[in-house]
Amino acid sequence: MIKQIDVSLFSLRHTFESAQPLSFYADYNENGSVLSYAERGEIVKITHKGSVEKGMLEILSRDNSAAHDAFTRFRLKDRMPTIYKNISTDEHISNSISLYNGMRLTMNDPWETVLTFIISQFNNVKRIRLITKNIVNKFGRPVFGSNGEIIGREFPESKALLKATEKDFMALGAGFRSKYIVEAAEYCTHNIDLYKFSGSNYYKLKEDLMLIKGVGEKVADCIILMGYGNLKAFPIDVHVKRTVERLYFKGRKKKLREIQEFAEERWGRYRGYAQLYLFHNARTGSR
DNA sequence: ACCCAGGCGGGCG
DNA sequence: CGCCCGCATGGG
Repeated sequence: MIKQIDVSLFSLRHTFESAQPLSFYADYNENGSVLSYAERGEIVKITHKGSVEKGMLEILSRDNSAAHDAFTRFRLKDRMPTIYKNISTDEHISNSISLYNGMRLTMNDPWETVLTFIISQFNNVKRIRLITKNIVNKFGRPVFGSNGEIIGREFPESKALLKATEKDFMALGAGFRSKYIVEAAEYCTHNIDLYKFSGSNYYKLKEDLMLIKGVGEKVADCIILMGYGNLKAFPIDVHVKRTVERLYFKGRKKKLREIQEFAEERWGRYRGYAQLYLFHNARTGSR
């Protein structure tokens, strides 16, 4: 069935290309208007029609839960005019917004976010995608087409990785992160329930997440932002750190703590969105 | 060949 | 604590 949702200030392409977890296992077509991913035993196909300012999302799937999921996943409830207004404190941000107008944060599965961002450390986006794809292909539940052929695989739950060893993940290209993956799968299956955590208590959640081996401050912030949807998280990676130091501190080195405080004061409760636009602009804009 | 990539854990002072 | 170092791997 096809479900339609009106969207404004939404860009499927920029959202996909912003390299959030969603993008690690989804595929999209050349002009960026069609996206598909495996979910709930089927392939969901999303088509974006119309303009960024005023358009429509068509969700093709077997039942209408996919439309509901897409609404959550693409954060369609977000009031972008308000958010843009709040984070447009200077021309650097507003330039990035006009370049990538309609780019949304995405709301992803917590475990998927834990795993992909463990893989992300000291790594580049291309290889993160490759490693993640290898893991999905090896451990993800297959989705079958009408002729019984495999047409995609879902992101594997932590339990599905328990049979694998560090060596297995090395073979999939995960490198030194392999031992973290093994331990995280174990820990998230047996010791904690990521789906019971509340995204609203930032400090408590961060503390809990950082007990996972391989999850430090930055990765925890990514999980809180893109896995739990708390816009107060402001992940500071090399790009964001350099950008903030260059733009707002005359190139002087600042401690992470200082940058956190700066972000909170400058962009307030929407600082997660500010981070997205800073990061994406720094990563793709000037290179 | 050399440098870097959405950092982190462990060890040391 | 705060700082520093090594770390798998592949692409530019």
